Amino acid sequence: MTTSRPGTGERPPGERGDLLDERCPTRQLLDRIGTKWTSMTVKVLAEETPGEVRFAELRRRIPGISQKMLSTTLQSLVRDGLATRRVESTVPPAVHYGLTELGLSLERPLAALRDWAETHMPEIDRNNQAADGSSAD
Amino acid sequence: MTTSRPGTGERPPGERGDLLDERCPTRQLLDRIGTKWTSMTVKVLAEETPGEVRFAELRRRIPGISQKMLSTTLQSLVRDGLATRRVESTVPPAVHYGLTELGLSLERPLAALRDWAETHMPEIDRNNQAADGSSAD
DNA sequence: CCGCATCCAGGAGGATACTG
DNA sequence: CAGTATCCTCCTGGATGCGG
Repeated sequence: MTTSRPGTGERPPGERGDLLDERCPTRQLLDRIGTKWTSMTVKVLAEETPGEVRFAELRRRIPGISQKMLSTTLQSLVRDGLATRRVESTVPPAVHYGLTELGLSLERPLAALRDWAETHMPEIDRNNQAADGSSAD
Repeated sequence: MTTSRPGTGERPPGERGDLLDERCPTRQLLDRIGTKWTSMTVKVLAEETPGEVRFAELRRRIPGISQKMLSTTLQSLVRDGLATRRVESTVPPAVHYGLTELGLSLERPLAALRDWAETHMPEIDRNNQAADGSSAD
């Protein structure tokens, strides 16, 4: 595979007769940021913007990510034009990643979502526990 | 299965040695709104708020969704406290769904994301096509 | 009308090992 | 150090059919 990205279905144009909004931009965006590591990667890159972060440094700052997923995620971001990739062709190669303007602009609504999450997820957790307890007990 | 929700992994506590922050609120939120139908369902419900929408009506307004997924998605929303469920115990039962305050509050950052998507997804699409064309040709 | 149960395919993503 | 390839597992979610 040469052009596959993690969360994207590569939908061929005109396969359906009606437009189902699977093409709707929001769905496409969620297919991207909904993948497990994308939003966190964007966040870490955003923290260093306008600076850059090396591959290994990213790995360190995203606990639990594998090289494969970090690599795949970064490829998606670069391909989407959300991140930049700069290779230093030294003997042990050093690759630096950064956010583009586009990527940085995505960080804003993403931060709003994060903010909502931090404010309200505890309540959602409590709601779930309440739902658990009321049928069981 | 009794308590499964679409996008949630229901991670048993202590199955891993050291949990990474899969527990971080943003991840949990994205696990929810990242599921295929959640955001659209919230959107449709939000459009009718403070009114309610019946099950069949929701199905009609979310093209392509199956009853199973609509049912599952709604259960998640209700369980999370984002939506309400009201049953009219008539002979053919009628079930009405609505958004809670919490659900409505989520709609705002979600709308911001939608706005970003509609503005910038075309650019992302172009970036992808450019990436396709440059290695081929 | 509403929803659940079952079956099933496809894809995300983790572990590991190997290249430049 | 940075990345690729392979294998494998689990989960999402689509199709269908039954039950209240």
